[in-house]
Amino acid sequence: METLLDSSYTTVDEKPVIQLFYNRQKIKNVEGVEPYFYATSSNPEELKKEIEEQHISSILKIETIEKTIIRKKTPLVKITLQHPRNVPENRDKIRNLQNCEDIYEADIRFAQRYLIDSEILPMEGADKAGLVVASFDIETYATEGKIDTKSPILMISYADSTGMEKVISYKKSDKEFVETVKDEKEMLEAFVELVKKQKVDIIVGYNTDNFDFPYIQDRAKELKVKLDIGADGSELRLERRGIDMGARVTGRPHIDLYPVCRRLFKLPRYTLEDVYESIFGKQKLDIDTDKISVYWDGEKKEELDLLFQYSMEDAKGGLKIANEVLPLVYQLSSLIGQPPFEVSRMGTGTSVEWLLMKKAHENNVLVPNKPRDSEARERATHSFQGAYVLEPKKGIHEDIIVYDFRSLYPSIIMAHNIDSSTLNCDCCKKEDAHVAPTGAYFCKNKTGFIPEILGNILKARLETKKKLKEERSKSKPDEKKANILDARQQALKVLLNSAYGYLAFSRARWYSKDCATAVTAYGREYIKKTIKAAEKAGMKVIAGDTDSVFLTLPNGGKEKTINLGKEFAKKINAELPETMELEFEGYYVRGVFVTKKRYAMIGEDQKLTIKGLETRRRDWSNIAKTTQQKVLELVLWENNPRKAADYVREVIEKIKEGKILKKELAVYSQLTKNPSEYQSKAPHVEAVKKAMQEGKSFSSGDVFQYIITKKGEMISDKARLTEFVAEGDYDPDYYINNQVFPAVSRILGALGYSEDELKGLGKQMTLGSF
DNA sequence: TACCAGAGGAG
DNA sequence: AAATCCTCTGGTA
Repeated sequence: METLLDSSYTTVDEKPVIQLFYNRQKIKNVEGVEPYFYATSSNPEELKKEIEEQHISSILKIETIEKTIIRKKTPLVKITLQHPRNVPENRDKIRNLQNCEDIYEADIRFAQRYLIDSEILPMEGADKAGLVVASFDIETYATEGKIDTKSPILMISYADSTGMEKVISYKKSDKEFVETVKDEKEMLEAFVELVKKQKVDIIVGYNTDNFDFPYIQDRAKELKVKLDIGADGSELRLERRGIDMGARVTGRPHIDLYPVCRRLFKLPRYTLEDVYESIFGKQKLDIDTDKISVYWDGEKKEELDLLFQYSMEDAKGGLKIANEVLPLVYQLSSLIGQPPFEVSRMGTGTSVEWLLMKKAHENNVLVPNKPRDSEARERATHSFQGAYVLEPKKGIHEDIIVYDFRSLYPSIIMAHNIDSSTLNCDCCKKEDAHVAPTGAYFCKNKTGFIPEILGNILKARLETKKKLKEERSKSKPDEKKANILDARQQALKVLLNSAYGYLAFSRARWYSKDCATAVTAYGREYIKKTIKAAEKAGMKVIAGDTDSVFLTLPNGGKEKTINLGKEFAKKINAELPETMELEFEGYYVRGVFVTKKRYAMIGEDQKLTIKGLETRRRDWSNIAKTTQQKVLELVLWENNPRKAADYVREVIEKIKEGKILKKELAVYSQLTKNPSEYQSKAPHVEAVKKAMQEGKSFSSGDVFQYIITKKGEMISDKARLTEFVAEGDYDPDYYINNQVFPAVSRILGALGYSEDELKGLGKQMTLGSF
């Protein structure tokens, strides 16, 4: 089975030749593909003449054609050129002609444009292609803790889907997976050879765009090693992609798993170890990076072996993560119609945009231009109203049922045909159309561009889910097939859920404030109506946020509440448009509601659902988080606040004794700007600044931990990065009064305990009232 | 006490 | 280079 991995183009005899890269490094050349763009005009024939009069030799063809612009078939001029490099000059020249209004589709890269036009889907059938996926990782030497490509690479680890696993280095080991070569240069050469010999189709790593590949490239340059690992023998290329780099290996797609994981998982941090643990539920071997150089220099065989082992585990860990996430990347790739190199680095907005551009081609719709920078900035300065959040009924509640509108925003877009092309159409009278609460109205005669696409995606997803269910219910399910179906339905879900954000995205080609505001206004209307209806039915609404509603039935008890609840959902659904549905999400025994977006509930299975509370935040210490969690368990399951208070008292005692370990005290934070740019004094910034005085460097985006120590006046003065703090050096007062106390009093306070009673807890008095 | 900047979460 | 709504902290005046 053959699958398309990548596309590119070269020039032969002054003509572009599209190169299609398939698995096992097979290359197909496509000749005769010509680049083109469009020009709009109030008088296309005149514009055509005007262009012809310029006698531009690089222009092959000038024709008037028709495309749909906002539902209307509109004539425009198509200009076909000899070579992609002729596009920029001619685009500018023609834009300045008298009869030209604007230029369209001149900014779509040739090789990517070809994929849209040819309707060839990358990665289609990838699961049957037997792709060789290889993961690699490097360890480097650091002089005085500084990472600098003047220092050598010490080892390169490699693991691929054929089972080949090795670490290439120039020090010896008894470990069977270590291959020892003469020096760093030979190591790099051996790596290049290995990739070729193994016929690697997809090359993966973790943070390899911004670390491993740039480092390898620098060292290879220094040591005069040719990194010709491209399927066509081309060398590794580093591209600027916004603020980040992208390491491109032609025809042998390099996929950096870091941006993929960032997009796929919602985690507090994204180190390889964090991601590994969150997927597999167990820890990966990790060593302190400062130790790498020490172990390398040291005489101890065990330490060097540990380093080899660690490096091997990193490559193997990368491969394991790849096995989990690549199926989704492949599915997104074939849905969007773009190669995995691009797709794996795209944000949600860009993914949706490529999908729309592909559909625009299929429907002969003209692709709108990207907004200019000034326009995008202007759009971004005006924010608009979003979702509705109901003020919760604070305190403890029992027998709670929860509803969710299934895919609220996409279902609204479909139900009310929300699209730029249907907005305030002239074929419907307003009163006959879908009138949004904003006053905008949408056509009822013809389905809009985006609603139609979403409808097809939804249909495809339901079919895929059905097939998945069928497969899994077989007596001998085909696990591989099921996993692919699951990846496909997930990819469809990602696209479905990104549609609203795209409409409101300031740099979107299909940006529409009118559509975006209509969507959220409908959303607010639906949830408010549901709340009112629930109240009318005798239910008590205790919380609600965007698309979810939390209800109890006063004096109802479990059975009665669930029965009435299900009946209520039925009634609501009967009145909802076809694509919309209020789903019964679940029943909970007990729950405590603190503020908007902050609550905890416990199910019949004793499973806690905690949202927004400190337990869920990385910028709180473990000691505060675990104590809060324990209090929640005791309060929600055992219904025993007194026991909770006892527990808190024990924790406070331990803190006072100075027995708490660093890892229980550390607080995570992230710099959202460079340290010098902060205008206010804050603990996390002060901790970083102190570390910088000790030679560490920090910049925007860095994630780190700090502890509040004993030394200093203000909290900021006491804050120091964890690595500079000795065990036992912490401020017990801070951890009692500013960490554990607020976290637990949030819960106990919501149960009705008074300020004084809670303060007593902090001061560790005996709590008679508990 | 009121306010601000900043961080991080929910949906 | 997807959006808005929201709570909470520490520092300052």
